[in-house]
Amino acid sequence: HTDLSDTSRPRFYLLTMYPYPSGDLHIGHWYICTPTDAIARYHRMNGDNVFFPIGFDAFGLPAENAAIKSGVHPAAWTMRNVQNMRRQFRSMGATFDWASEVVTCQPDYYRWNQWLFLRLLEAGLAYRKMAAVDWCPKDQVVLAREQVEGPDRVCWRCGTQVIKRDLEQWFFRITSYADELLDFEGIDWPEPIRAMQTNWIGRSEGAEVVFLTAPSDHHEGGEELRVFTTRPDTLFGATFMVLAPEHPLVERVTAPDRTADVDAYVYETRRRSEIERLSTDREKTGVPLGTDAINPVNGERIPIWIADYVLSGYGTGAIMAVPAHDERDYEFATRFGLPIRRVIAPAGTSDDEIVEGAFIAHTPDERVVNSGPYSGMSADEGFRRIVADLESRDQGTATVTYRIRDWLISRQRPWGTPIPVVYCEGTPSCGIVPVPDDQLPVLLPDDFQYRPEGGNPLTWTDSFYRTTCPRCGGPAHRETDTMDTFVDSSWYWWRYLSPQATDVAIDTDLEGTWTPVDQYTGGAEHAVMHLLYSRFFTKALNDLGIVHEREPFKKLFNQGQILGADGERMSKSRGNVQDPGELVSRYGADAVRLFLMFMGPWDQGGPWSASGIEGVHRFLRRVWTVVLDPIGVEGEPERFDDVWAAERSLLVAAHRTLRDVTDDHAGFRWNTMVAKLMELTNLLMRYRGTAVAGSAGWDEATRLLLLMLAPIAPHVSEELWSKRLEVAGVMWRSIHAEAWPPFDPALVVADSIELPVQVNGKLRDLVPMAPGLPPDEIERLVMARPKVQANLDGLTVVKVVHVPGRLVNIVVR
RNA sequence: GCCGAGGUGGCGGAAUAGGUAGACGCGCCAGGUUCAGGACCUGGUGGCCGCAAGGUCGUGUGGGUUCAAGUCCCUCCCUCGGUACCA
Repeated sequence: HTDLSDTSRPRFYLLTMYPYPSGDLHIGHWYICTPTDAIARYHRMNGDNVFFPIGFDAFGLPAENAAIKSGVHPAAWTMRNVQNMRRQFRSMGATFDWASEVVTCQPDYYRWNQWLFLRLLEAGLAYRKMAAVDWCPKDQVVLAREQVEGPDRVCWRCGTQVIKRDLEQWFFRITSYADELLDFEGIDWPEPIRAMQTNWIGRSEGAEVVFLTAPSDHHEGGEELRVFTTRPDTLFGATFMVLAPEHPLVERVTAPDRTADVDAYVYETRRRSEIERLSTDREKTGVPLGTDAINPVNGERIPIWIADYVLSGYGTGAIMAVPAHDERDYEFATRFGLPIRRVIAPAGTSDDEIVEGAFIAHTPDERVVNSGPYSGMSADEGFRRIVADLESRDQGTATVTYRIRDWLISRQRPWGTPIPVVYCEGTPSCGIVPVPDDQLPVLLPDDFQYRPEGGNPLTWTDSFYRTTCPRCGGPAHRETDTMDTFVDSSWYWWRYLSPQATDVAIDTDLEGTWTPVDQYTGGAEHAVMHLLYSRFFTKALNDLGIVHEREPFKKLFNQGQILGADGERMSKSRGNVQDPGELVSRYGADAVRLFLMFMGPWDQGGPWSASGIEGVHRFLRRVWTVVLDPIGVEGEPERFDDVWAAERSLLVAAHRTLRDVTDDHAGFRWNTMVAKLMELTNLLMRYRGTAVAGSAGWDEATRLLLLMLAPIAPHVSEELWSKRLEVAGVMWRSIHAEAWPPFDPALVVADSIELPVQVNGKLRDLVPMAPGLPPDEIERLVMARPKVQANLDGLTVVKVVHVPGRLVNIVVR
């Protein structure tokens, strides 16, 4: 158990993503946790006060599905799994700080979700609105945009295709932080995650341009039609406009003789909006409204169309179409015979060259053409001047648009944190009333019943649903939506610091000294969910004065994913889940740990195959042998002419290994670390049974070997360390209380080297010599070699390249 | 399409301030040990030619830079992850 108040040592907060209590640990949990445990152990050996907590992300749908199937309450199912997994976790030999555990489905945790929700609500960062939201028909739950995956737009949990529904829902205003979330200054995160978050936020710089509808027989004109464009420099190339079919202006400006067609198209769009509309390779469709718009830069009248390739949810839901310089507009114009006007010309082309396809490249030497006073400018200058002129005439503004949407947190499920508001039914009604802090937590009922037809049991569980208005005391009912479980995981690392605190969500003092988290480890699958939400929460809670920092995790490492033997993601339904239990009982926890580390780079993962585990198992047995039985009984001991030299070479090898292993810890390069320890063990094995085996050098090498193994193979190293102490007659002390040893710099420098010699870049000889000789001496030694001479025979030496300590290359002709 | 990661023996993978390609392990082959099997130990193991010494080719493709390229530059191909008509 970590003493969080200890200020005498450097603090190190090591966090690994807490698991969902699905029932059993699988090999993937080991792949995340055991190397992370090695990090913890290594830091402890280096004198750090390490805080390495664990907990359970305990709300969520699997518990409900189990409950519906078996009739067990989700809480009972979940807590039983938690118990089981706690037990299984212990078999890893991971040094988790169990005293700091949090289980998010317990009232003493979710109470603070509610408290934080109320703070966000007060700050205007939580709000309720009617919106077209993604609905999973199978799970009967609304999904955040981030939880809808792939081109088919399926539910991230169950893979069912989602549909759109208009519902009143609670949101967190993550978009307020869009710009700051793009800034990764001061945190050391992997490039792929930063790229994914950056793409997800999707910042586009451009301008909103105000078009006006043109007057005609059926329409007096003058309606404002705002469009967003990233290319205001192409404004003169706009030959038509396109509105999303859902655009509010459609009804008002459609010509009477076009109404039938337009209504039919809008209806068609609604009907198929779920599937076909998403397909990018579908042929473009659309209909004209029979009304024109006026281009603010040149007064030109251009027709207004509606088409489903324009999305209502992005920008203003309307675009100016510039077919010469936008592929989609080009495709549309070609299909419907609309004019295409070139307004950007790449260098070396004439202004009116026949356009084939859309020219969209953005190069410094392209220029604006066919654009009145702006013709001849560079595209960049045209951009700036056109926007400036629009702004001066109130016809547009420079604008930034984002792809990211506010975080939809409402879930229509009973197994989550109740959103702490009530709906007053008094007359007059107080409306939506937040539950006062002193009435928290709003407890989940422990007696809710599912119905076969589905639906949220909280809506018919009167003990929960019926309440009184905290403001007027009149009749009221509770909000029955619960929070997305990603709310729980957006602040849990702070709660670990004081999981039992009853007066605060986050202990400010401990938060100030222990966070941000020094090192976070976990999978990359949460790149635009958990990892983005957590950054948002940190910034929001910082603005609310609840925490001191603006970034939650200083360093992030994403380990790869262990796939099933079939190369697919492990899942119960595929039947490819690997249970480590059998391997652990057969080979021991340390062999499983080392095998997972030895497989390859930690950030790579890969398909599971246990076929190589014999290798690390044999390795550990050889370690056992060299430590406990250095002399052996079998065979004739090999004789050494020079025991002293052999002993020294062993010492040199041990200290070089120590240097390299220390280095590998910094980059979590477990695979090469294990390989180097195997090499050292193989060398010890070679000297086993010889006079070297009893020497002080042997003793030092085996001592270092065990210390180097301690973080990664904690059980075997402890066992052998104990026996070693016993043999030496020294009082027992755990290897895990030992300090990480320093390597001896004098021992790692080579006292002789084999210098590679190339002739014309091809390796021809290895020349033994002392290191650091002067070049002319090296050349003399090299040229004296028969092999070198043979390769120079009859040729002229043009030059000799010396790379000190690396090689010599003789260039001949 | 765009963004990101990657392509090295039969397999997992080593090696990037350019400098001995294939560390380490699996598998396989041979030998030792064993009644036998297993386990363990020793040696071998990129392709081709060769008894060997040695030679030669070789890091997805094709070019380039360099005394020297898996590593740097350009072209193309493929695999995986993310995204998806975002204006």
